Amino acid sequence: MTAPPILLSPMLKMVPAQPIDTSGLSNPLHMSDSKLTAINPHSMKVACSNCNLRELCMPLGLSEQELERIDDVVAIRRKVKRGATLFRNGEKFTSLFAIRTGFFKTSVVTDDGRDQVTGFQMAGEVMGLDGIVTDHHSCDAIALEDAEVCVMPFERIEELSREINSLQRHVHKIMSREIVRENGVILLLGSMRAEERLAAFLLNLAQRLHARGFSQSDLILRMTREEIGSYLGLKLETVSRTFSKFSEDKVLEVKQRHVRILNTEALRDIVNNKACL
Amino acid sequence: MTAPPILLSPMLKMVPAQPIDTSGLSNPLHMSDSKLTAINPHSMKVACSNCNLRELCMPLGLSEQELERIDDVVAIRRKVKRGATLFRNGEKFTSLFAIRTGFFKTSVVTDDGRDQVTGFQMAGEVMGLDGIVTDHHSCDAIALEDAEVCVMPFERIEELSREINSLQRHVHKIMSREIVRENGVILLLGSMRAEERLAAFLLNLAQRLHARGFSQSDLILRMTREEIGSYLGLKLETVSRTFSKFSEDKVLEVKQRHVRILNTEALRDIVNNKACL
DNA sequence: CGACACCTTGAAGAGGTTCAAGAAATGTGG
DNA sequence: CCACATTTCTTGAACCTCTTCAAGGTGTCG
Repeated sequence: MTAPPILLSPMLKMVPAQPIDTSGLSNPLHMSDSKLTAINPHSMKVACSNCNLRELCMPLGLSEQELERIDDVVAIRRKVKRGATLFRNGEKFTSLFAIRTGFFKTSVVTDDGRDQVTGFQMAGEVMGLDGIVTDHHSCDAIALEDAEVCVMPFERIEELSREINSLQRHVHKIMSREIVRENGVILLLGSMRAEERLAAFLLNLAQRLHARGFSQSDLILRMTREEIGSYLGLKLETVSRTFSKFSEDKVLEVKQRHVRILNTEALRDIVNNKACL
Repeated sequence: MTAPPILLSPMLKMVPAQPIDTSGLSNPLHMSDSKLTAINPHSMKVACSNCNLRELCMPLGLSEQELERIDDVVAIRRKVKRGATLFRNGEKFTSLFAIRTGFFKTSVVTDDGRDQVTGFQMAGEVMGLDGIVTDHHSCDAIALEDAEVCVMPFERIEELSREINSLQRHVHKIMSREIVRENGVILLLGSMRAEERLAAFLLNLAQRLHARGFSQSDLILRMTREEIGSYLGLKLETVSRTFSKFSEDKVLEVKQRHVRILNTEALRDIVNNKACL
């Protein structure tokens, strides 16, 4: 009763009070980097200082000097085609990745080959934290649509975060946030039934998309029913059936991957087991 | 097939190659702090440098100077009685806690009051990482037996880790390890059946206890069937029945909370779905 | 020794899975 | 640009695992 909602977008708690300019979040071309290299006008200098996603993946309240130094963290950007892997279980860990555009899933695999989606990541979110402990990644990250990520060599991050306190704190918060997010997933998998899981999943997704300037109620799913099922610990048929049920109950409108939330309150009640009051 | 075992004790990967002296791990009185305060001979100076658990919660290869400085991280120790909470959901976050003796569970709560055990922690493991992101804890930590923890104010940790690179790296690894651990729990909850879950749980527990100098096969469970069930996403009756089944199959010997593993290979096969070959 | 918490076991029931078939979208090559 | 192959999604029916409800047994602690 008194518990703050752990499950639903711990992300949002990090968003500053003042509104973020998320216009153009879906369009990488809105980038307005001012410094162009003399050599090749088409290869823009990668710079966090001008990135409209900075509020999502970098700390706030940096001085001009600090901002300039942080620009050096992001050495390069990398494009990842839909279906391609950003990193894979067992690969050497060197960098964290901040998503600029696109949508990813991360998944782990059992010894006997079953795999389990552990999360879906979108613009401004950071991937690769799993690799720090052993210097090797322990999960796969696969793009669900054409994507671009900022490659942030972890050694550089550690170096800089020794000198810029707010960056150090930020790195710690990003890791802690991931721990709290996973706590929420564990709660979902350990104690919720199918309808509750799907409702929680949709609310979480809608909230995160909304924070990025998209509609609160209209969402395009980037993943298959099977991937949703894997994430939620359900079979794809169960996911499909539950979508159909929500549709019958006028809670959602579902057309393949296009989902419109008709009744957010109802979804919340389902998650909180108040659906039948 | 090619995947390294994520689930089973990522902890162990951090343990150095040379054997750890874990004698007396279960007995806090084996502590041999040399510096006693003049004022009160009974209040020993808290010092990591003399702690036999140092290998578990502090980085290796520190110089004498660095070791001395790290002694200051642990300001105080705190005793927690069985059943008492170390911290609680919503409480202000100030410190991380390293377990010296005893056994804890951490759990999260849904809005409607269901709760979910997210982990069991033992000597040398660090708790409280969930609190960093919002400055408030998002789970409860409850002692399952009388315990003692080292209180490590997080601001001090951040300060020192700016200056001691290996400490910085260590903090990052501890957080990353927790992320990887939770990935394993998600895998377990999302894709395993009851027998697989319990088998994985027991193997993990045995491995961690073994790393601390206890028997590989003989374990005393510190938690109830209900707590195991919560952690594994099962009802206590299912846990009990599964114990009975393992017992019938001569895989375990179970007497209440005393469990003896008779056939480790069989447990592994159950986890890997090879039980019926 | 009695109260209480914890554990075991049985039987009935529900929720989710499995298997199967068909429909709808998507992508590909001619 | 259309036809065909492929992937993805939906729906039904039988089945199975785990849950629920219930009762009795075991252990522990004041």
